[in-house]
Amino acid sequence: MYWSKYFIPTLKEVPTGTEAISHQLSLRAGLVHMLTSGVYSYLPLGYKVLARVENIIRQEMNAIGCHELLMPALHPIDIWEKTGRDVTLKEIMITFDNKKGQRMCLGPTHEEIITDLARQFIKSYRQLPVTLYQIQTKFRDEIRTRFGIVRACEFIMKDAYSFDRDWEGLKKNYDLQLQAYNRIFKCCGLDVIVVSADSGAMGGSISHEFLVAAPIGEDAVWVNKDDGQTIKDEEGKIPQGSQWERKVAIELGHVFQLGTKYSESLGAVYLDEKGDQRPMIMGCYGIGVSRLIAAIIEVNNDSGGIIWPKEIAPFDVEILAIQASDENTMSLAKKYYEELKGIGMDVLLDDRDESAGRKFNDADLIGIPLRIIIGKRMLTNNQVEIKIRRSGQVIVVDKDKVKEEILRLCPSL
RNA sequence: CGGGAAGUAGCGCAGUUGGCUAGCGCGCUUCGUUCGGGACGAAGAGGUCGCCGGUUCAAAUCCGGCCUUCCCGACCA
Repeated sequence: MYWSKYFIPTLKEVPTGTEAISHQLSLRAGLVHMLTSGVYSYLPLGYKVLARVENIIRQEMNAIGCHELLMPALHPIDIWEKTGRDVTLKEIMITFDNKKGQRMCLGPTHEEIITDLARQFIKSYRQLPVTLYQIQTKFRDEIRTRFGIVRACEFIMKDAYSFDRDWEGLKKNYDLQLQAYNRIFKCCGLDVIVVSADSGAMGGSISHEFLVAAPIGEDAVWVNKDDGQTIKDEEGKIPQGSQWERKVAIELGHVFQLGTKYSESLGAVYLDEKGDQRPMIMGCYGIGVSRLIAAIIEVNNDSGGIIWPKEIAPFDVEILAIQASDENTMSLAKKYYEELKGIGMDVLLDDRDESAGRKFNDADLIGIPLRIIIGKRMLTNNQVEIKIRRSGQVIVVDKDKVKEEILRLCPSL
């Protein structure tokens, strides 16, 4: 992609009324734009990041045998009445009447909808177990939004739902999800803290939260420095001993063993070998995908801007042509661009006719892991520079050795 | 939903004891000079001063109501 033909509206100054680093940087780097409180557009660069995060999640979900589907955001309220959650989730549910006078809501989550699907299509133990998931937009009328996309009214979530014939099956699926979650967050460059938690409005018995330590977090967890044991920080549960450290953290994922709460109230039953009718044993597994992006930025930045982990970065390499008007510079830049694209890399070429300082600062801000800098000064010695965004390390290379050097550096990022 | 702060050009801000045609920086347009860390000169475009009402000869400025946004608490991915 040529920067001059792309759409990256970077901001030089910190937008008014922003506190969190991730909020400031996501706006300044041209990733997102606020329409109203808690409602954001994903601009091309942010949308690319979103797609990459989604694909990591997809790969891991598919790898453990889950099947992707897409459920509607628009729900008739009567399905919610069957579980009573039209009342318990009333505060956050966006409801309205359609023109037929039917009471509707925008889905804040999807247990009811998926359970209704299972009820209609899963009739036999032979069809179990099965896990379905989607990456989809949720609507929650948050009274208090926070820090841009950290807590929004419209946000993107991955939600998976497992159906088993018994609790043993559920525990297996639950463990698979726990393992997949650990891989997903690791791939996103995050050190997550896993802690067992209350299941709240979701219902069920066992549940675990996945959190990442960050000062803007809305949760807190006690971590035992000796054995890694964790305890959710809630009133009355203060562990004794100096080995316990309290960490403020952002909740990124939450998994639940639901049991039969939804299958019973919605009649999702199957027939076992004996012909007996039994409720399906369910689990649900959520990741706040848009929040995950904010968390990644929150823990991967410096004074210059974002430092993307390579798996998440909107581009693999940025080529910074200092003098876009100089023919030697640009022909070399285009050569690298084609070469790197040829080996499957996603490349951004800053070919704008802007001052060097501005291009350097924009490059730091949007945080592409590797940068090739082509300028007249180095070119007189037939050299160009490669800069690693995270470490700031600059490597001077012969202009004919750029591809090799990029390939050498990639695995170490 | 309680407590606090703020709304003036796309962005960041000044102006507010009521008084000329509402200003500055950045960005944007045109021309020229520049070109290794947000360059320089010249000429331009861009505004319901959040909204409604009140006071006044006169309101961005004073008064009342409302709206919006942000931050802190209770709740969530």
